[in-house]
Amino acid sequence: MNDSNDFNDEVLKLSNQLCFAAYSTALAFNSVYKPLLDGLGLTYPQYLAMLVLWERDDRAVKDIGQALHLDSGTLTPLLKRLEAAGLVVRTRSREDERQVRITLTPAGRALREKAKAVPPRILAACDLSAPKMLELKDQLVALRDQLTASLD
Amino acid sequence: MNDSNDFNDEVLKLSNQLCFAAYSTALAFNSVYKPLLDGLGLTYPQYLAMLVLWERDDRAVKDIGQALHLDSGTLTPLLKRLEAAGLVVRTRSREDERQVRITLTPAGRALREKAKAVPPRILAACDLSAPKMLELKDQLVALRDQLTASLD
DNA sequence: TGTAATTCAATTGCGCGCAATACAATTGCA
DNA sequence: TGCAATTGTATTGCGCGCAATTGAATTACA
Repeated sequence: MNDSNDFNDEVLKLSNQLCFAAYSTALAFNSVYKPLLDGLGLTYPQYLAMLVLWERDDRAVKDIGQALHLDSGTLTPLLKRLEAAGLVVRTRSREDERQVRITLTPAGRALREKAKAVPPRILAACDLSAPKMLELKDQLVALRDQLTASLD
Repeated sequence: MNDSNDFNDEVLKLSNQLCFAAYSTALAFNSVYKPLLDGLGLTYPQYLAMLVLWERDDRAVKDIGQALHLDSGTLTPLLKRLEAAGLVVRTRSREDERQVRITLTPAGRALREKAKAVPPRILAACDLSAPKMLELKDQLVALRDQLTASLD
């Protein structure tokens, strides 16, 4: 009886510990990215937005939001800052005036080259083999999607 | 040559993907915790602080910060909010007047019972076996510590 | 002992994240 | 066609996270 209660307690604690592990790992990643991204004049969420736009630009805010799991409350000011920095242009779509389409400026496109210095540094900081990284990434994505699905 | 370049590119992308996976999983966890913690009147970081204090209170701000990987810039206002909510008391230490010691109020201690409803819900939302959770947690903690160590 | 260095907490400023709300454009449907 | 429902973006407000700075208390050590 004591044994099974202890076991139960441990499992319950584990859920708190797993969440804290994800939380603190995300913060640690941010600490590693920060000095690298400072050189690009970007924050980490801004870097994520640029990664998405480098793949394909002329996207609606909503589209970027779906890629990054962020809403307009976060993205609108972020994209305005990228625009103020001269990296993107925000234009009301002619076909659907509700949409604002985001396109890269030449400076925004040019930043991609400078940004190539970032991933090797992150890779080194992780000190993980490629298979281990892939496995961990896949497990996290599966957990994230399961958590999101659990919200109904 | 193309093969090895492609492979290299994939590995470099992987570091971005692993970080994004950690980032988005942490946000997803927060979304799951939020409705549960609303019932306690706590945010997730406040819940973390209470977890630490329920284990042992009469702690310095610095001590809590080390447990949560947070600094005084984050904790001072957070702890003031917990104090305003009547859950903790902040007192300048008599032995070392630089320190502010945090103790639980009866209401803060009492909240622990209500908080017991949280972990089972998180456990259910994760939909993972205990061994899988433990493995993932350990991998994340190892990665987090490696990332922190890489900052020199 | 006296002074410099260190430690601890608080404060300021900025950029997220997100809920709630607002508003205009578009869509759906009676 | 007309009107309600939906969609896309923006805005406001709040609580982090963290860098940078301040100021007071303590420690180290010359």
